[in-house]
Amino acid sequence: MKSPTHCADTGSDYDVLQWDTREDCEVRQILDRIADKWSLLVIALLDRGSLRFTELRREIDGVSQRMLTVTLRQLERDGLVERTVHAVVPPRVDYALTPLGRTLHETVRSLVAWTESHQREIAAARATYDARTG
Amino acid sequence: MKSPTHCADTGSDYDVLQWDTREDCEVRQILDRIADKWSLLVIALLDRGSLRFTELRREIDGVSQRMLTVTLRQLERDGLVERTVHAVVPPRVDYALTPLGRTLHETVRSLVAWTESHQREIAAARATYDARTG
DNA sequence: CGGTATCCGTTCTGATACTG
DNA sequence: CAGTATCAGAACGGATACCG
Repeated sequence: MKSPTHCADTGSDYDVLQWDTREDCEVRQILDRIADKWSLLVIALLDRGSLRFTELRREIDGVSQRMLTVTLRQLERDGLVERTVHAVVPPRVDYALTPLGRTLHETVRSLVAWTESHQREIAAARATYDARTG
Repeated sequence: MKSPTHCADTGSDYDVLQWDTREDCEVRQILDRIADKWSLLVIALLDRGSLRFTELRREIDGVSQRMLTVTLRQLERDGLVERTVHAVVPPRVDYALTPLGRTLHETVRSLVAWTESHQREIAAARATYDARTG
């Protein structure tokens, strides 16, 4: 049996604590998707309401058309984002969080909030480290 | 002025809500580091206590020596992980979360918890998507 | 044991061009 | 507007060899 699972049955002590670090574990794969550079930002932005492709692109500085498309497709595939195509000219496509996606938002929000509130400490730590190591 | 900042002063409506999507933003850089594939797992494991290099490597299935070293160095640089070298033969190096690292753990934990509790829904969404798109 | 240094394939990503 | 297709360069990541 090689298919990805939650694999909470490896016998390791740590699995008791619900963590799973196994490579073929589905949780780890999903984690990688969500904790993605662009995914995080897209989820963050969409929580305030649906946005069009171009609006997302404008808000997320530095994202290429290609990567935004790829990211949105992945999030759509995972059931986190809903894509709505309006049959008008010019085309209009709206992206919004699904109910499942909204349940994720709070967690994502807290991760970003942590980063915002601790960025000074991290910057200081980096400066110290860099000075120490040359 | 091109140095990374929190950049909460761009004038965009979204900045009012504290989100920052600008490429040169320090928050985004830190976010990328933390939301890293291996970093997440290391932080998770270390919350239960300090571990040696080899112990971490054994716990995290699939991580190469190189990537574990790189990850640990980054976390150390960011002040999230503390590295303790014991002057013994054979060498012994312990890794532990710093107080700052521990403040992050709860957030990381909730992210993994979300993934664990919603993996079935995501798997189902993927199956639906894949079936629909062929 | 706990690394560092190097090589090298793969994957990611952005730029560009084109389309309904 | 909202993509798709293609391509080349950069970054990532693993395998291997070697060291204090």
